[in-house]
Amino acid sequence: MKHGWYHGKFMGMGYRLTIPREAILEVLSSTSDHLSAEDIYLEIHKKYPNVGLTTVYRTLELLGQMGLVQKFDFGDKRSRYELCEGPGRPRHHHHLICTQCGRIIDYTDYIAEELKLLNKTEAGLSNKYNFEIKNHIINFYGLCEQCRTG
Amino acid sequence: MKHGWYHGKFMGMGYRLTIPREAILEVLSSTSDHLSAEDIYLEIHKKYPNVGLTTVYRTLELLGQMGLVQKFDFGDKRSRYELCEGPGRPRHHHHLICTQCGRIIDYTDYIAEELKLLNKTEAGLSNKYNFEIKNHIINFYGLCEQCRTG
DNA sequence: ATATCTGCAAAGACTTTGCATGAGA
DNA sequence: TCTCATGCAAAGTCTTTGCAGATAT
Repeated sequence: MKHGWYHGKFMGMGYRLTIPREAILEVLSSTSDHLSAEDIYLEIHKKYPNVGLTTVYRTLELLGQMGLVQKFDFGDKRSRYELCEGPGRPRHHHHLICTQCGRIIDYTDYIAEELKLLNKTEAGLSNKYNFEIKNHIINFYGLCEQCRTG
Repeated sequence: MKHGWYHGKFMGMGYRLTIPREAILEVLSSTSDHLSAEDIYLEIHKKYPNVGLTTVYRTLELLGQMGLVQKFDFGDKRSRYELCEGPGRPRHHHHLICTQCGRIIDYTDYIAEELKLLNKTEAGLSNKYNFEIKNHIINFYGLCEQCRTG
C-alpha cells in the first residue's frame, strides 16, 4: 500500500491505515463538493464494492477527531463532510447557504482580512476561556439570486 | 390573548398567533440556553400539557423561516434553537464548542470588530453573488479548559 | 365561516451499536 | 501474533407526515 501525506498522522496516533480509510480520504481529496456519508459510500462502492456504509460513518467520525475532516450541517438533514488539510486542498473557504432552496455557495473572498480578525479573536478567546481553538466555521444564511427574485 | 412584540410579524405574514406559538416564543425568550425541540416541549408541557412535540417542531420550522429563530447543530445529534430578535435578547454572540465533551461557551467578546468585518464582507458578498444575507453563524471548535488538561 | 393550526400515531431517514470475522503492523 | 478495523444486520433516535378535529380571525 502506498502511503499518502496522512500516513504519519495515522501512525502517530496509533491508528491503522486501511483500504477503506485511504479510499475515503481519496474521495474527499478529489472533490470540492460537500459530500454526505452516503455520497462517499456510493463513490467508494464503485472501486471497493465491499466497503460498507457503517465503515464510512466510523471513519468520518475518526477523521473528525483527528482534525482532518470537518462536519457540516447545511439544513438538509444529512451531515456533510469536507477535508480540512492536505495538499491541493482548496483555499480556506466559507459558505453562503440559501435558506429557501438549500443551495450552497463556497466563497473565498475577504479571507485574508477575515483571517486577521479571526487570529486576533482566537488568541483572545484562547486566553480568556483557556480554550484551545482548532477550527472554525462561518456560515452566512439568506436568499440566493434565484430565490430573491422568484 | 395578549399580544407580544411578534404579533405584528405574524399578522403581516398571514400566520395565526396561537397558544403553542406564543408559549414557544416565551420559552425561547426566557432563557439563554441552547434548547432542543424536546427541551422546549418539556418546558411548555408544564404549563400547557396538551401541546405536542409535533407542534413544537412545526413551530420552530416556521419561526426559522420567519427569521425569528436560528437553528444550530452542535454535534450532539439534536438540533438546537435560539431566538434571533426580540426585546431583552442577549447580545449577538457566537459559540466555542468543545469537540471532546460537547460543552458550549457563548462569547460576546470582539463582536464589535467582528461586526465591522462582517458588514464589509456581507456587503461584498451580497454584491458579488447577488445573495441577500439575513444572518450568520460563527463557531469555534476545539478543546475546553477541562478537556485540554484532562 | 373557513382557512389555518394542532395532536396523536405512525412512518421515515439518518446514524449508531453488537458481534463475529478479517486485516494491518 | 494480537489488537484494531470491518461488515452485516438490527436497533436507536430525532424528525416528519397523514388526517380528523379544533381554533383564530
